[in-house]
Amino acid sequence: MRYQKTISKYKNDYLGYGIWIYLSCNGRQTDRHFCLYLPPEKLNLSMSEINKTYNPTEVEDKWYSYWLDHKIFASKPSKKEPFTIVIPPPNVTGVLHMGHMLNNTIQDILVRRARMQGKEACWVPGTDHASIATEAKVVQMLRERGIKKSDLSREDFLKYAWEWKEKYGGIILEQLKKLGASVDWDRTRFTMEPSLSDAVIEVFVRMYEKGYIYRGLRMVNWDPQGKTALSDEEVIHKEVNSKLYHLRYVIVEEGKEQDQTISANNFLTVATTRPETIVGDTAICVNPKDERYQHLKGKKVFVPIINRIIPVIMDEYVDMEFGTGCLKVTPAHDVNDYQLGQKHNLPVIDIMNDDGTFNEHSVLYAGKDRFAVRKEIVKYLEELGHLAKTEDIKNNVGYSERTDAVIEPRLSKQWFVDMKKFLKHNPQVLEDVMNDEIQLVPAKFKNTYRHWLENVKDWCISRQLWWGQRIPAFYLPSGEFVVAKTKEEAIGKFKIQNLKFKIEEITQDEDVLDTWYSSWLWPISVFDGFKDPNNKDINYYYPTNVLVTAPEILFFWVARMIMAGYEFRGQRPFKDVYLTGIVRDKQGRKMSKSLGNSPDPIELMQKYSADGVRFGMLLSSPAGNDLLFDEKYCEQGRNFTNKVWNAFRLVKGWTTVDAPMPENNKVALEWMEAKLNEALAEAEEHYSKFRLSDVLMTNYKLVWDSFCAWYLEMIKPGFEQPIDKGSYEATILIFEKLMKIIHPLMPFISEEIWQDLKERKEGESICQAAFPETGKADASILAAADIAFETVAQVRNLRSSKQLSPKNPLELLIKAADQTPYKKFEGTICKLANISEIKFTNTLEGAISFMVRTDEVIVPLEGQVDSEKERETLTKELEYLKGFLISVDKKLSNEKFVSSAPEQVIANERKKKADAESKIKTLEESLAQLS
RNA sequence: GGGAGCUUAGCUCAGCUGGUUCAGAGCAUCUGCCUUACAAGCAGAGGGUCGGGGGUUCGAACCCCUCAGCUCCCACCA
Repeated sequence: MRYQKTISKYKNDYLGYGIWIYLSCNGRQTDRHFCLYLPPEKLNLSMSEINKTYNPTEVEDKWYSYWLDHKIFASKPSKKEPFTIVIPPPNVTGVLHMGHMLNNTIQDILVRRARMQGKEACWVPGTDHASIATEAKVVQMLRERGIKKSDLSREDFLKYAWEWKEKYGGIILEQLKKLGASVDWDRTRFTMEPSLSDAVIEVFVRMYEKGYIYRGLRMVNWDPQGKTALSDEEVIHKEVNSKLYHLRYVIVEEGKEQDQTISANNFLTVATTRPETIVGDTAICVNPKDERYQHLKGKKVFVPIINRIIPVIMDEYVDMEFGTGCLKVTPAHDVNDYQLGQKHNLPVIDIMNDDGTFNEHSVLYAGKDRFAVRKEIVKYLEELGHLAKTEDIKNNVGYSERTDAVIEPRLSKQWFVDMKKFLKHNPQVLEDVMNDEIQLVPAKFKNTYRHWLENVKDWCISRQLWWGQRIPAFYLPSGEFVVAKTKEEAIGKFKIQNLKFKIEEITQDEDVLDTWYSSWLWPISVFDGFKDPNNKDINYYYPTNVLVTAPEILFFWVARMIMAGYEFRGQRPFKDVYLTGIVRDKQGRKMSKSLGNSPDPIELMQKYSADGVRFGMLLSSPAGNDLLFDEKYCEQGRNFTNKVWNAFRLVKGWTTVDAPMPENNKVALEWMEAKLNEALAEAEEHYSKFRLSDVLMTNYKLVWDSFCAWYLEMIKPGFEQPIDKGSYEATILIFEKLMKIIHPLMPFISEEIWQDLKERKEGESICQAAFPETGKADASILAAADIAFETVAQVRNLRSSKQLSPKNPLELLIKAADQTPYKKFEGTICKLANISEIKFTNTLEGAISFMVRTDEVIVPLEGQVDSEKERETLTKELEYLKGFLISVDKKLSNEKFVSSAPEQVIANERKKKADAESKIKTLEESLAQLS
């Protein structure tokens, strides 16, 4: 057990000044143990007493309120270049899950970076009214209160729904604050707020007038639980184990229309997965080419149990290979059967109610649920001898995306968008994605997008719900209807048509519109582009820059926003679409409530800090792939914040002195600048390709390796020694730059440190500081440093393998073709490898040596050399090099290689050869020395 | 049934137009260290026939063929 006490300076608006004392055990912080409040004048802690570990909780709350107080995220049209993102509006019913975390972290990074790059960054937040999901929640709430939806009027229900929304809706927006989301809260929108609803209604009317919308009786996907129609996209097909029932239908013999007893040969067998629908059968269909069933032509059969007589029809649609080759036709309950029915003029018998129970058409089974009926009917059929056999098969069953109920194909009157017509008038919807006018990232989704558009079916937009925008269609008792924004307008339209009616007889359509019918307008409607199509905001912010969303809603939402963009603004809605991966657990399973494998993001942030979790999300998120999330990544993020924090402690703890900058520090600084520029350029490249995990890694290494491990070690003064002012100030500047670089990724700690690096004015924030410009990285100093660092590493390695204490200084003898790198970094090498002196030589003496590239470095160590062992290692390396040389020689003596390979490659091979030869020579000399 | 993609170190992944910034990164592992910024750390080290097989080429992780395994999207076969 290892206990540790740490102290942190503390200041906030409620408690004033004070210190916290923390206790930790084995490196893990236990509870905040004790706190003490002191007036400012008594608070005289030096920086060395700054908390040893970074304490994110208070820091994060403090800065988020600071940002809000100073309206840092607010945006107005300006002279700057706009950078706009509209948030994919989460459901009002939603709570933050890992998918949101990923999504919003990415958006925040892009927005924060743009803001620092001097753009007018605007990130618009909001929520979606989520018709089905919300209505389900409200119904459930009512049920808990003992109220049935069916007992309420539409108005009363909506009252409850709004009440629910005000009370519980939008929790998710509050949660986004914890993450640090830099959204402009003043612009928060809701898809069902009045002005957005108006836009929806207006768009509906406009589209109806253009002929893009029609009303019709169609086979739709019916959700018996939500009791509403759904669009094709809301149906999820899953492969399930089912049973294929072989049912016998008795053939009607002439003159024996009453006799339906089964005998040896008087029946045909139909294979079906849905035996319960036999009540709705209106024909049996076989393939006209089917040899087996030629005798059935013109015959009729009895439907088992109910004994209704139905015809046998012939149609090539039937697959002779499947089942028995006989198909039962139930036009009211199957899409294909419906089409067959139309073709052959079959009656349509609807046997089900809207909740999936059977209706009076099915006599015995009326009022019972479809799955219960299936069980019962199979049993009964078996008893009657109609069940020939049962097979196990796998088939696809459609489920409701929202309620997970099995979808029932159902014939009903609904409203549709004529997609073919719409797209014909908006060819850019496809074209501009294919030619990257709108860029999908990753590009593999272009194909998927094209395929969807080319095969798209009409979009069913009416829902049998109350929560949503009510369809603006008005009916007369006679069935005549008009589409109009208001009842008054409707009356006018009826009048124009010279229809006779009483005003009180006019009724409005009971249905509401699909939620996506409002979200597809989002990038336009959040800027009031419908209410006021020429307003400053829409003209300035639209088209937006990036859309960050999950690939799951590519069709639901992204494609339709593109459609709306071109139709209603004549312009794409966004430039880039970054489709994130799906967050999975480390076993690769999708995170879900039912599996319980999804961590609570809020708890995660409490444990690892928001910055840490953001780091973790990105780290496990390779560009364009799903991410296998593991808390360990957040831990790594937390460790990183701690590293940064401690670098800050070090630097802030230095005292300065007026003295010239040591040569060593000058070189360190020069190198650090180069390294920084190199990393900036690299990160910029990654940013441009939305490879944020690579951005993160580049910056992580820049801070941890380059800055902390090398630079700070290079310039660090001895214990309690002051540092020269020049070095100190330069280091503060670099630190500041680093904080800016990591700020989009880790906004809180970067702000906390940035604020303390220098005096800042009230209201100033790193959020608005200028992002560092990428300068030129001096390649020569980077190369020289690599050699120097390699030397340092080799010496350390030597110490480690020879068990030499790092505290005893060593001497180095270097035989190098080019001495500049060693000379330039002499101070660094001496300091970091604890070298007393570096001498350059041409002769080889001394026993222990190693190679840095082609240079030989000798460490004179009398009396400590095991020459036997030395010989062994040298011989081993020599052997390897000789083998290597042979292979290179072979290549170079291959005429075909020399004649066909590009010059550059051959030159490289030649260099390899020369290097190997020189190394071999050195090694051989060393070996000779040993003996 | 159609389409897209994946398989590289123990894990998660990079690897551009075939050629030394081509076998890499981070984490994990192992060995030393409680060295006055940081044990949530420091220093060092060891890990790979690039899924299998075949081909093209002077040269293949990369191109072609083939086999195997995995993932996703789309689709009305009862």
